[in-house]
Amino acid sequence: MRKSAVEALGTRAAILDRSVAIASMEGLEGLTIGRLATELSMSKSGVLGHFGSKQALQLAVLGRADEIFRAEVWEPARPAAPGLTRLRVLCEAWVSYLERQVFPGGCFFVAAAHEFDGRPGPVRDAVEARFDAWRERLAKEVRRAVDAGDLPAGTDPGRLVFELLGVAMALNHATQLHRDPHAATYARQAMKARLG
Amino acid sequence: MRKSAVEALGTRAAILDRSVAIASMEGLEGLTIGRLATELSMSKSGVLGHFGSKQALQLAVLGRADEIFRAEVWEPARPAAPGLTRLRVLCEAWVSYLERQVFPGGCFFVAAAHEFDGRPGPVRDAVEARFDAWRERLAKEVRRAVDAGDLPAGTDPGRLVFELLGVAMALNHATQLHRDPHAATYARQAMKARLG
DNA sequence: CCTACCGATCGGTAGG
DNA sequence: CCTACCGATCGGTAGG
Repeated sequence: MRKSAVEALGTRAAILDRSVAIASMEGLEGLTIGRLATELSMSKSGVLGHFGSKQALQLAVLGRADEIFRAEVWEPARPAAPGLTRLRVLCEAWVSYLERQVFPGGCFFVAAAHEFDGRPGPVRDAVEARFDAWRERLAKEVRRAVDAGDLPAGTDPGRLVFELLGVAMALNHATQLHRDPHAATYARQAMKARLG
Repeated sequence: MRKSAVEALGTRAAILDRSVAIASMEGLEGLTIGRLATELSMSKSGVLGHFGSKQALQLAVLGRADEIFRAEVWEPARPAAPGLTRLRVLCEAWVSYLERQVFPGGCFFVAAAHEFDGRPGPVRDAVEARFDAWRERLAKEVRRAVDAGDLPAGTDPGRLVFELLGVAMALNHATQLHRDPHAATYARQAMKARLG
C-alpha cells in the first residue's frame, strides 16, 4: 500500500530506530536489508526505497545515532558555565552514556570506527567527521579552562582530549567485553584526576 | 594433489598468515573462505579442510595473532627487571607495536573485541581470555612495583591497568581513524605521566 | 509500498 | 587437496 508523506516519514524513522538497535550489536555492515524487512514486517524493496542503497542507509543510521549522542551528551552541558565546569559536565554525561549503555552494543561510533577505519569511502569519512566534531567540542572547553586559569597553563588541549578519549574507550571496552562493574568508577576517577 | 603432513603444515601456516592480514582490515567475520581460496590459489574446500568450519578458522587466526602479539610485546620485556622497569618496557613495546602497525588494520584484538562483544560464543570467549591474560600480565608488574615502593602505596592495580589500556586504545584509534602523527607522542607522554 | 526476480557470494558437504 | 554441488542470503532492480 502506498503511504502518505507523513506516514512515510514515520516509516523512515521506524526503520532508522530499528537500524540503530541492530547495528549497535551487529555493526553497520552486519545490518542487512533483509533482516530489517523481516523485523519491520516490510518487503526488502519497501525498506530500501527510503534510502536507495545500503550505503545511504548506513549514512542515515550514523546521522540518527549522532542525534542520540548529542541529546545524551552534548545537551546536558549546555546550561553549564563555559570552561572547566562545562567540560566536567560533558565528561560526566559521556561516562553516564557509556555506563547506561544507551546503545545496547556499546558506543556506536567507536564500533563504527573500528569497522570502517580500513575501508575508504563516505561511511568512513562520516565516522571520522563525527569524532572530529566531538574532539573539537572537548578541546574548545579545555582551551577556555586554560585561559581562565582553571587548568594548568602548560596544558596541551590535544593531549588532554586524547587522554579523555582513552578513558572513555577503556570504559566502553570494559563494559562491553568484560562486563566489568568497576569500570565506570575507574573512569570517573581517571576523569577527575585530569579535571580536578 | 594430496600433500604430505609437512607440506600440509606449511599450507596451514600460509592460510593463517593470510587470514591475519585480511582479518586485520576486514574483521574476523569479513574474512571469508572464498576470498582466502582465491588469494591462495586454492579451492574453498582445500582451505576449509584444515580447520573444519569458519568458527574453527577464526579461533586459529586469533591464536596466530596472539603469537605475534606476544613476540612483539611480551618478549622484549623478558630480560627487564621485574616491577616498574619491566612494566615500562612492556608499555613501550606496546606503544611501538601500535605505532608500527604490526597488524595493518590496527590492533587485532581491539577490533575483534568490538566485533564480537555482542555475540556470545567461543570466539567472544577467546577474545576475552586474551585480554584477561594481558591485563593480568600488566597488573602483576604493577603489584611488584608497588611492593618495591616504585609506585605509590595507594596505587590500585586495576585502575592503573584500566588507564594504560585506555591510552593504548586512544593511540590505536587515532592511528587508524585519524592517521594522527601526534598520537604516539601523546601516548608516550600519558604512559610516562603514570609510570614516572 | 508490493511481488517477483537477478547475479553473486556465503558456509558447508559429497565423493574422490 | 580437487570438482561439483547444496540451500540460504546478500544488495539491488523491474514493473506495478
